[in-house]
Amino acid sequence: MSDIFFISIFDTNYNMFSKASEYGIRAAIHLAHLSKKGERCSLRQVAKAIDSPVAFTAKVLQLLARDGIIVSFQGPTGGYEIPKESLSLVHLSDIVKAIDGDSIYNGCGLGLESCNEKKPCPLHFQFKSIRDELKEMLQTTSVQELAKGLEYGMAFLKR
Amino acid sequence: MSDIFFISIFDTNYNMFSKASEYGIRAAIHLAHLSKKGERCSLRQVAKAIDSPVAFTAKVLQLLARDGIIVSFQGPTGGYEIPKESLSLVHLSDIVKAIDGDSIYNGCGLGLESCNEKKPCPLHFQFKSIRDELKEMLQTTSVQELAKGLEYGMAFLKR
DNA sequence: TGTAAATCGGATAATATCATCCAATATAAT
DNA sequence: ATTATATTGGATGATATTATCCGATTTACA
Repeated sequence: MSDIFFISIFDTNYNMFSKASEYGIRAAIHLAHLSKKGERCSLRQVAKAIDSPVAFTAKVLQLLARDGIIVSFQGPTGGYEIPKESLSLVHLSDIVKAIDGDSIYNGCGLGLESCNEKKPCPLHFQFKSIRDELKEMLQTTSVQELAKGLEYGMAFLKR
Repeated sequence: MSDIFFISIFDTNYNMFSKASEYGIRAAIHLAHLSKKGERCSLRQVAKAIDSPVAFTAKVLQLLARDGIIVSFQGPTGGYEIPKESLSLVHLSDIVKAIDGDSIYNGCGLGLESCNEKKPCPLHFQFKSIRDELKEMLQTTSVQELAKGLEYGMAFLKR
């Protein structure tokens, strides 16, 4: 019998990142894309560009602004930018950390609090390998680099 | 200023797996450990062994039983087992799939529905690399193998 | 100086996930 | 047959995450 007949109460969506982080990353890539051209972008424009809920995106952008990852301006002509000189310095790890904290660096795959190298859960080393690679990817991938994918229409940010 | 002064509304816990999957994996490892010795284990014993909420664990074990990953017995002397002959066949991917579905194989890292090889999001290929490794790890790691870690007290399942 | 356009920030609502409760069902043992 | 012990499954509650609303604040510009 096909799986679709089992409609489970647990049929969740698997997410590597939280929605907040997803929006944060997409927004930052869009801002990087525009900031390279010296353009500023308002909240509404960001939300439209990445197809995200406006008010929720505002919260996410606030967090990024507080952490100095992006810069916000109030008043008319206001909006968000990433300063050109910091464009190459903003990595995905900065964004995820600003939004979801750094539990990504600590957590046990099986949710065990006291799991560590000396007292590992059964999945510890297999999991560590994956997480280290994820961490490495986040720390070495800049939003500037990802924004390049937008330039020639090779990548997109909307559903 | 230190990060801890920013108490964000988004301060989430990063989880590679859902709680349901965490409990499912831990339970399956424990059952594998006992089943190897020919022992059956009741819901309460499982929950105690892996330090999980009893009723919630019941739901998770039901899902695993429905999918044929574990076998349940009702009545006195009832409980759960993994048949010895299937012990080496149960992989983490089976458990995660039974509980969280197979979105782990499809989802885009940035949450974009129409993201694929031909129309990739900016993070597509970096993300694919990580996910493929996670997938590979889940598909090749058996609960039997993980249960071995318990035998000499080298690993544990409680917090 | 007034006004309009923008972000900020607190409160609240909606949804998903995690967790519990309890009656129904199955079954081993007396 | 009866009883006690176990899983099953439906309903409900609690918490976390996602999303919205709206007044306050900032600021460019007429």
